Amino acid sequence: MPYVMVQIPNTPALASPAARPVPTSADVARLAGVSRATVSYVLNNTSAVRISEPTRRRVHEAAKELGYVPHAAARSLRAGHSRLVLMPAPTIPVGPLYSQFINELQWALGRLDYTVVQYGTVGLQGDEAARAWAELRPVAVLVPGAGLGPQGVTVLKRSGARAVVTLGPESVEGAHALLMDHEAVGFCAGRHLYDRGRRRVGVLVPEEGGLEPFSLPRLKGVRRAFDGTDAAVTDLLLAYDEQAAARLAARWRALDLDAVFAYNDEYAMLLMRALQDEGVRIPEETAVIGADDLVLGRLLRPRLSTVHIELPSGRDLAELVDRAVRDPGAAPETHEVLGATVVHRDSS
Amino acid sequence: MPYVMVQIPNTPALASPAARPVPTSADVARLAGVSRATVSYVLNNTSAVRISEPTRRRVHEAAKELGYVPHAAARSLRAGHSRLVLMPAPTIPVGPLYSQFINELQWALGRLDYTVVQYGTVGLQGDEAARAWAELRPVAVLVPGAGLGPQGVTVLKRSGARAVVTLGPESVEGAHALLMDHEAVGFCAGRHLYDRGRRRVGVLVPEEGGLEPFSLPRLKGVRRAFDGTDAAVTDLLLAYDEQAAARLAARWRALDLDAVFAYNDEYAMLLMRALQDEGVRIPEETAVIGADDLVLGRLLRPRLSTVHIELPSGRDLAELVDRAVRDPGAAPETHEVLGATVVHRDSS
DNA sequence: TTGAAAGCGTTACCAA
DNA sequence: TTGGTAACGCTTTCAA
Repeated sequence: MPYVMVQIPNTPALASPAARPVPTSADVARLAGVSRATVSYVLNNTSAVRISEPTRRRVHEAAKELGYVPHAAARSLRAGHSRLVLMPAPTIPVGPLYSQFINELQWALGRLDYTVVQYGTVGLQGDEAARAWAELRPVAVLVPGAGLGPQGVTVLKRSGARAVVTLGPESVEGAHALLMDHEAVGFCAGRHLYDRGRRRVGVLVPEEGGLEPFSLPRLKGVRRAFDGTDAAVTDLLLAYDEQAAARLAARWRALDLDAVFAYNDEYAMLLMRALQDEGVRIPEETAVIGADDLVLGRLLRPRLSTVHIELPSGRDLAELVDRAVRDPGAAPETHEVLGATVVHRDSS
Repeated sequence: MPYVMVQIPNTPALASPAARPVPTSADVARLAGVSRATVSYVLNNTSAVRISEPTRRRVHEAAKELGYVPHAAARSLRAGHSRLVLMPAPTIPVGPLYSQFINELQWALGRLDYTVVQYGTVGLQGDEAARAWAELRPVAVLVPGAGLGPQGVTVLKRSGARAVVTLGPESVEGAHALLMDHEAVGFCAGRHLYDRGRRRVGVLVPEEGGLEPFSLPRLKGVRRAFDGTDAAVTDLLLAYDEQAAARLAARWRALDLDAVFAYNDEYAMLLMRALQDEGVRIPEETAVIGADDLVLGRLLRPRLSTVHIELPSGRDLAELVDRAVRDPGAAPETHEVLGATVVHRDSS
């Protein structure tokens, strides 16, 4: 049932301010009886120039009375640069881990006096997106995922970005890179299963679009963990949906697997429930391990083994950005920042 | 263990472009051998003026060769307005429901040729935040939650915002409002529990900060559902944490409750597990109902009853914004947009 | 201590 | 069909 907006009767339009023009610093100057330069000095309290206290007060009062707010575009146009840090807004629902990382990052960059903005990049592809971002002339651009190519980096730098940082699987020519190697997650899990004697391993791969940047490396990591052993790895497509899980569980015994890496804890929970409903004993018949170390994993029975993922601290990234902005000539840094460790509980 | 960035040796700095200045339309004009006006005409393909095909080509080639990207600030300064829609970035991890809503909204606004930007409002409070947003001179501002007061609306409108829309519990003078009344969620749940004969009802309230805008109305809604009845409502603070849940469960029988509304499905799962570990039978001894209708609720045993929440469609909101931008004089619209319906499963 | 003026990158009007 | 020019709002240098 599509939801329909229901309008609620409202108080009639209160005196619409008849499109009063937006106050400028010139208006403030006029009202305060000073020049625009003085206004600028006062409002930015420029230390190089001393303005008398009464004048300062008059300016502040005028500004407040008019509701004056400086115009960021004009300011940065004049200054020739801005303190805007741009990152594309995530297009997929993002877990608590990443949310917290973004938050920390925004906070840390805010402390360094940058303004962080997440750009709603909708249908834009690769370089087209880079061009759209470049129009805002951000001083730095942070790009999660693999969407940005060397071309995009060039566009951004040409248009004045002093730092371009990718957060993803591989580094891009000319950009700083925070390597978040999700292969390590799969590898970890695979190694763990191998160590516990499992040899016929399934890997869940979400059917949901947009998750490939995570799911495929994780799968590859598991494969790598079993390379050159006598074990077999099978990938299993699964939609995040009860029935799909039930169908998979129904043919589980035919698959003859003794372990499964479930992409993440949520898919693990989905699968575990379906398997248990099917009477598959966990971990005896099939070991299950998830990833992301969500609280929910601890609540399952058996308690879910998982791969704990450690993202870099937002503060560290903020500092990297600041360093890069201050010295744009420096060689791009590449950091390996994804920590993956197995948390062994009862499901494996 | 704080995570430490490990630097990986990198290829030496490739010829740093020695801070080549950012190309402007004047550079393009020079290279193409035309005037800046012509460049503008060509690149915006202004229909009012006909430019010869060879000239167009020369301009396009010059632009591409220089990697020219127009300067949004200069453009909007000149134009006197922008198509920027600003919303504060969420500061708490946000569920799949809201993520999808935001995404849809961005997509729909993108189709209407707006640029959506989520502003990383960190430590800024109320009107201070509004002023920071106003500096960007957005054409519209969308504010979830209750952070914006009438003052803030005034600031934004004074600085040229043609539409201010709040998405929250109550409407604000001068702004359009999408009322998302979380009381309805609690009310629904309470009514359901009452109908099923429960009279001693607990309401979980998350201890985690930042959730109050949701948790308190939900609590209030439950209270309202039981107003004037013989039932009693008890609020229970709970941190999202296994031990906290265990402690609460340990004193559960002493609390003598026959039902609980668990704020949302995640807290419900947390509590349910703790209660079950304590031997409390669900739903016989205590009925449990969550909210948000997450997939995970269907996976619990007993299956979790929940309140399904329906947010407005992103398209509808995008259209509201567009309407408001086109006719800023119109009376603010108020829409009741949160649909709440009980999904009765086995836990209640 | 304050004011006048230039200039940032664009676009739109008016002339050529 | 094309080019000169002014103006958007702000900061900053220079001069008074």
